[in-house]
Amino acid sequence: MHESLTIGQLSTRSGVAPSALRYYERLGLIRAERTGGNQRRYARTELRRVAFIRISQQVGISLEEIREALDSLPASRTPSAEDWARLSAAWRERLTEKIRLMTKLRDDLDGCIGCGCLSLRRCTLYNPDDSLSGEGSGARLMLPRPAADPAPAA
Amino acid sequence: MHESLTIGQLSTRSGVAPSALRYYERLGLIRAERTGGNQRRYARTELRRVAFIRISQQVGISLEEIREALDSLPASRTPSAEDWARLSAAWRERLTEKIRLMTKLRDDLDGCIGCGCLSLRRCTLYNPDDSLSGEGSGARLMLPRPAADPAPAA
DNA sequence: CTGCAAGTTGAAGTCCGCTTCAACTCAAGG
DNA sequence: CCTTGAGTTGAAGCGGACTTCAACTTGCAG
Repeated sequence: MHESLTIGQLSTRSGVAPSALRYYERLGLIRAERTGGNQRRYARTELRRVAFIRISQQVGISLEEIREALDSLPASRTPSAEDWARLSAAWRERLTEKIRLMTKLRDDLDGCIGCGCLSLRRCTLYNPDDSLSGEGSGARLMLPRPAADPAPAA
Repeated sequence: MHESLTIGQLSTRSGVAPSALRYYERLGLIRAERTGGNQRRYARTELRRVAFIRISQQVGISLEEIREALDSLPASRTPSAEDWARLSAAWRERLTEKIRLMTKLRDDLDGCIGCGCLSLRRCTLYNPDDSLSGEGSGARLMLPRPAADPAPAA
């Protein structure tokens, strides 16, 4: 158990379910060698990739974007500390921006809902576009124009 | 167009698609009267409910939880500023907690990924349970125990 | 060599928050 | 009255991130 890890081992060590690891592989986020009997064997470096994936998810980044980021790592050599640092630097900015928006939301919450005005449009709170919305999944919070529904409104 | 709003009007004024409004109604988040011809007519107070819903979503609260919160509003009278303030107070705490976690994540990102260590378990970053995860949609980030898959690991 | 845990696959299911569609009906101006 | 835009319904679809299942195969300890 030195050279490589089974999927169970990687799962245990990363805290990520085997099914999720297979899913990540399908999406091209991680890679595995195969044994003669077709079982996955992970290089230890995959542990770091998995860590990066989970942390990125906490930042609110989609797997697709994470994949793009990972794709930018050097293919030829094992990624260095600098490589990882470069990736996380970008995340850091997003995180900072997110924190900024949430802080604004909290402050507005005091002034705006707190007072009971809740007047939407006028209120900085009600601002679908700048969104803390990396979060929401399938649903786009609001389309540029609400070209939805048979008959939206005047 | 004084007493009540059509769904199109509510949509325009709230910025929420009619289909979403109908969806909210199905979930019991908002209510509407009906005309003789079975069309929805919204009281103006529903505007505030919709505002509250959207803002709550930005805080990262699920529609189900938002429904519970709205259910706690007085049914007999029109909710007062204090009623809304009470609800938003709870959100405020969650928002603050979230900001705290994200800030921690950002700081750790510098020290932990930044240096290239990324050592998972040891790292405060890698902490599925305290989660900034109100965000993620359908997917539970990690079950208490990963009792998933035919054979998870030892 | 046996027995059983761990691993394999593809297909289908789940959850959330909506959107889209088809097939109507309603409401209001010309 | 007729047209047209706005509204109605239930059912189905979507996107993202997985999980679950059934039906097998591997790998290793005893």
